Amino acid sequence: MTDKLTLDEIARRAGVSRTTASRVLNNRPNVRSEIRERVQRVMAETGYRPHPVAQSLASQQSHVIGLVLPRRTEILFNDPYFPRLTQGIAQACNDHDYTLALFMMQSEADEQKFYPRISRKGLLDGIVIQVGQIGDDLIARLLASDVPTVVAGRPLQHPNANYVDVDNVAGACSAVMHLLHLGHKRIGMITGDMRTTAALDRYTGYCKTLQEHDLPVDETLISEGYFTEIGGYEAMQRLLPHKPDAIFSSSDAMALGALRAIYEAGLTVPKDIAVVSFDDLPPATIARPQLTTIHQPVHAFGVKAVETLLDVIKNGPTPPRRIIMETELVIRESCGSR
Amino acid sequence: MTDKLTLDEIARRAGVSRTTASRVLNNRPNVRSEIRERVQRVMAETGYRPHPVAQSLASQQSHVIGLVLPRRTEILFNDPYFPRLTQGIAQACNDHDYTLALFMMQSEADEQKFYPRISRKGLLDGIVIQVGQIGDDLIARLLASDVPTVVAGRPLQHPNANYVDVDNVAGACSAVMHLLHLGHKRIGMITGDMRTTAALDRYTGYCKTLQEHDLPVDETLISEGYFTEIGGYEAMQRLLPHKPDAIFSSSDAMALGALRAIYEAGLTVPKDIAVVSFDDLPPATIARPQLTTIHQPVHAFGVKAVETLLDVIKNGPTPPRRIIMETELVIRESCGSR
DNA sequence: GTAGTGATTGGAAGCGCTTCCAAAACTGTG
DNA sequence: CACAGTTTTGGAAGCGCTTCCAATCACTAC
Repeated sequence: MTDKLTLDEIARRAGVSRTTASRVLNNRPNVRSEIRERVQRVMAETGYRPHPVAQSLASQQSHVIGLVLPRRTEILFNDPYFPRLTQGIAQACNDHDYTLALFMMQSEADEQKFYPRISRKGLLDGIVIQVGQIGDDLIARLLASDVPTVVAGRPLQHPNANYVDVDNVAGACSAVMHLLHLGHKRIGMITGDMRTTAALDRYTGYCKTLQEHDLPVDETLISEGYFTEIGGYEAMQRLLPHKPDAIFSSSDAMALGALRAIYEAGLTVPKDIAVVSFDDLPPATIARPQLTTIHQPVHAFGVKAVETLLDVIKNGPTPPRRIIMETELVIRESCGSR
Repeated sequence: MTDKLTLDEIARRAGVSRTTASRVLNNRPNVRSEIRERVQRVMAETGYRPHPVAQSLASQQSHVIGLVLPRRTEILFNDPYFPRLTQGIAQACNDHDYTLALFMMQSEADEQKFYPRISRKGLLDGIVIQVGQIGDDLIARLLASDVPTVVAGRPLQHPNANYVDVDNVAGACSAVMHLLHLGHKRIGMITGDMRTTAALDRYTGYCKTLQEHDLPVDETLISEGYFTEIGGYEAMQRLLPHKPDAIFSSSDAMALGALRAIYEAGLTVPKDIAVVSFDDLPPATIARPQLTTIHQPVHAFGVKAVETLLDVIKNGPTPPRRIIMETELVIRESCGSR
């Protein structure tokens, strides 16, 4: 109350040196328990709270990590995926006593402006960066900086970066397999934004599975939906004339759009066209019929990204961490398999 | 490269004092332009980037503001509202050279843990806190702390806090007015979570408008939907037996659920039941029919919250800022008015 | 009783920057 | 050309904490 409440002041009131007060504050050993208690009491009584910035400067670690969403990714914040991911990351930060700083780049200017702040040890102890479009400049520069970085998603052009990803290829495979098992032959695909690795990998899984079953990859049955509802809607409209009997959609949101297009064409799901999508986010259960979809553990994914980052911070960047998380087919109604 | 790149080092290489180097770094006057250029050149050549934490400590301002989402609000992160709000806030932070720290509380423990870090000047220059449920403890404690704070939404129990809100009452009024003009008499309402002021205010606007038109407020035509799609669906199911001819839904997401329930009951919108909702977020245009809804400027709202906060930081907390933003009726298909 | 051990304590030097203040250098005036 | 007034400059004191290191202390073993 009276004086500015610094650690010095606490030390003075407890009749010890600042060093000892610091030890008590940080729960370090080598303090007589009697003294420790006395200092703790003073801290409690005065409502002392250490100055985080001073701690950061002196200890050379900020206990802050940054989540960087590059330009254009931010558009996708409409998709439930990113909010959910952010939640997972925030949760993990809380659990590990880290503060989360959010860098949502909305223009090239933003990237230029923030690069100096974040690419330097000081503000941030580490960075989780979402992969953006292939060839993204920001990610390359961040990886080259001396700040520990983990990429959320597979960075195509930086194979030895630390990254966490879901097994998109395997997920797509099991989606297509499911459709094949149900007897579908003309399986179309609505892809995500093909400038992202997630979209590419799912596409790869789709092609691979068809080929392994001696089915042709028919370009007229593939259309890009850019990961948005409206994109999925338009993609489906393009696909309909080619009479697919099943669709693999690279995201739930796009599947929602596809359903709309299908109904507007007077067809029904799953009777006329079966649909499997990817994500298993809220849209999957809101849709009628409910979507059979590839579940990806978005929340856990965010947690894992943070934990991997903390591991890198603590134990250094070598060897590169590559975490691949499993997906799982969730069967609901949109395939008519039950 | 060679030595640790501090301001001292820059000063040494440029042959000036650290004070002068600091002045150049911060674009302050009283430096001969010749010297200024020399220092700038050295900074550019060496790729010098100041240590943000050291700057914070010395200048007593961090250029970081916190966005606090209290417990339970975080659940609503599924609704497109919060991601969009976050985007607006992030944008404004970027534009004003502030870093955004995100505190998404997911448990009481989180709140306890972070309170000391954020309620103290140091880490954060200011806080934008989303109103949570009425009676929320955290918001009260934050308002009592010495950190400049702006509330997003009207904090019922803290009328003289700084806050930014949309005019929920007026918005609800114009929604109901629209339905009245179209000749509807049995106008039902799906409310949001009634422990929030947004839900209460919209409910108030609904009641007020009915009363002003000498219509009864019929409890059987009102049901709580908790701001979720599924909540809206269930609320609508409860309402259907009482034969409303129109529905005012307190959010787009709930309207989506309501539409589902209406269709499942074999009725159509707008023929059998007209629907007006609130938000004008992506679900409004995805829905079939597209939703007539009260547009609220979510993005601008986030921007305004930040700008108000910066104003408070700069000019002090008095007088209390109370910003109310306007809403607007957007007519689409779900009322059949065209 | 004394040397040796390990646990405790505090002095002091930072961490990398801002900013107050006094000194130095320059400007223009009579 | 001296003097008051204005810029420009740098020395030094912080900002509030951590941490190295040397000093002190309490014991044990001989």
